[in-house]
Amino acid sequence: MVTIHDVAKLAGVSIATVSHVLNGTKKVSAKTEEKVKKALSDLNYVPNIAAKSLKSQDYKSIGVIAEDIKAFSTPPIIDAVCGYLNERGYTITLCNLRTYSHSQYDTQLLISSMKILESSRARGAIYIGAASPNVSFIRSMIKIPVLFAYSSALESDYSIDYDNYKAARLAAMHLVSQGHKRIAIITGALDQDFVHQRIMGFQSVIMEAGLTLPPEYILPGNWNYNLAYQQTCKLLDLAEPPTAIFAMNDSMACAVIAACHKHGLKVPEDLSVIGFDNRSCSAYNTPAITTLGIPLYEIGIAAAASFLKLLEGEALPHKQLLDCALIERESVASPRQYPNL
Amino acid sequence: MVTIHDVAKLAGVSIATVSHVLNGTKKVSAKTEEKVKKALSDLNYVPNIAAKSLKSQDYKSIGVIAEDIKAFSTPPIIDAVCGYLNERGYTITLCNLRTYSHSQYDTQLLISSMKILESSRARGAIYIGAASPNVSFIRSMIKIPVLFAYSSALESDYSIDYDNYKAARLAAMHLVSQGHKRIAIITGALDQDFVHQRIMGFQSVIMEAGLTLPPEYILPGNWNYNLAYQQTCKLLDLAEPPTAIFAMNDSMACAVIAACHKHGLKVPEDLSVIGFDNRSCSAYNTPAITTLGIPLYEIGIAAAASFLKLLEGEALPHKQLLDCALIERESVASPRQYPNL
DNA sequence: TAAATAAGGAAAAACGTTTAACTAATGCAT
DNA sequence: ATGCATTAGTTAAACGTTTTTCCTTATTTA
Repeated sequence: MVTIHDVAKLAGVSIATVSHVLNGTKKVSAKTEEKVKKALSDLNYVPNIAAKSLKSQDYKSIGVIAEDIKAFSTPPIIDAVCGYLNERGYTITLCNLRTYSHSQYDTQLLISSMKILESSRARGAIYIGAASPNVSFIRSMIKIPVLFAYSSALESDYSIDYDNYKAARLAAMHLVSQGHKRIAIITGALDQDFVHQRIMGFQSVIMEAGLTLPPEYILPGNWNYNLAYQQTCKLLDLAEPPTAIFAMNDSMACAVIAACHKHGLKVPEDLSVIGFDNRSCSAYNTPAITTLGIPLYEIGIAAAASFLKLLEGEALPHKQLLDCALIERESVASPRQYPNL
Repeated sequence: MVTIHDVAKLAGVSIATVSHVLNGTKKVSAKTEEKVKKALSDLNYVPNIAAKSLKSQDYKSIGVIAEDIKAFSTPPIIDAVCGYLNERGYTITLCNLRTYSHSQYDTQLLISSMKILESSRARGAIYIGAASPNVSFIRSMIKIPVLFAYSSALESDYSIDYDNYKAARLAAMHLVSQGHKRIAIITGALDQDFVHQRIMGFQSVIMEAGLTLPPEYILPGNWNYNLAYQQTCKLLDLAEPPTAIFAMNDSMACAVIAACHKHGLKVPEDLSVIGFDNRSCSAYNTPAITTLGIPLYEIGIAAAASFLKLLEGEALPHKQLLDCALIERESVASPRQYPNL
């Protein structure tokens, strides 16, 4: 590897001078600068970041801890974070936790990720994932400055999340504006805080519209297709079935539609369905599913930008909430005038 | 930050001794080791990887260049690579190219990624992405040892890919084994080599079965839903429409099914559809789509393992091909006895 | 013209490790 | 007792930078 010494020798100057033209830390004459630059490019010099960091004690590295890189939501956030930070001279070190179950955390993996990040002297870490049931545990394991993206952390931490309450209101408003009066929900896993926020947001609109959300219209789901399918069947067998269903993610929305299909009901003519997440399956389903889009890229950018500010010591709101957007497709329509029971 | 000096002072030994107990590079007495270990944990010492790398000239860092981290195929590969390499003490530095169009490469981004990787003295890079039209260009830009995952590189490079030819054969065999005789293909973008391999593989089975694949049954697609929808309509309007369609990815398979639906055809009763990729949309569609699963995780593991061998100087086959698996769901059935024209 | 100032460049120390070379102490055979 | 291995530990140099301090030469000013 060619070092600053090689460059200095070829240019006939001292290494200090080379460093100065490299970093612009001191004025050098045009003539010398010329010589040095030529040597630099002739030798194809690449600075050694290890030596640089070691000396300057400024480790321009930031850790990204992905709770599960395979989750639909993680890649767009990483994309944004990576782009933003790379552009600003930071190197990003990736750790993936591969946490499949939300209740059981792989402690060992989190610890070893921390070790990696600490020893590479990462300035801090951006944690990407829902994290809900484990936030305080995770927090206690991470010893460097951390910012949570895509989850709402504790009061004392920094987090960038989307507004679940408002998003659910958007879903509800869309449905009631179409004239629906009997609307059911299939929820996500109830051990996650934001699921309750979604329920509350939804309910607030229902109440404002003078309608009610009876308990038998709120069916617990676990984010997965199969349970959602079963719950939909229950709903459809009710004496007074709903005319619209809000599924808290798109896979479950697909299941709702499949179940309707099975029951001989057409979507959206006989029943309206609205999903959440704007995953690809919602776009490609027949009918295409109306859903809520989470601003993932924006969350990533906000996380990266905020994190840099945090490192600069700038004051920052502890919690930032971004808005979701309703994505209208084909699975919502007005209810039939005289609903077939 | 606590350094090896602090530890040495607290333990009352020299820094060399601390280093030796840290790395097991020399025998130290049980008593001394005890003292040092106590100091280590009392002070919560974390080695400075920059200093370590600088001195030992062994930079245990490997770059991962993701062509597009948002592609469905990238995250599982990163997951595998990251896990395998982290376990073995390597730090992974991530760069994302965010290449949306396959024809136009963002040169600047690739260059700056290389800079990052070079200056962090990454031992090499694993490139994740299809890369097809740009392989040789990319190759010329990357100056460190590189291994291509999820694409077939040039002869002189190392690559881990899946066997497109065999995968397409699997699809074709499944269809002919169900009794289909008129089978059409909607292809991916034709500027990508592997698309042609898929066509050839498919054709080989058709021929072996004594059937033919007329040109009007091979419709060019571009991986996207809309064009696939249009092409399906063309196919369905043919005097002698196919009884089965092979779409080269799952989004297009969804489009095929939507188009059938529009034409009043039921899948799989009236027409069978087989996809490719095993994306989530194939599982959640109604009917669930039979498709080919790419061994993404395995590609990642193979890539990481091979890369480490490469660095060790071990001999390696230049091209490794992994097998896809047929995932049977609901979109394929035997053709009607007397096909309705 | 001499002195003061400015400008450009060099020398050297430091960052936190690893590791080769060295030293001191112990045990063993002669 | 003497010398020689062996063992346990220390010293110090080196890795490739940045940065402070210092030196030399040129330029300005009185």
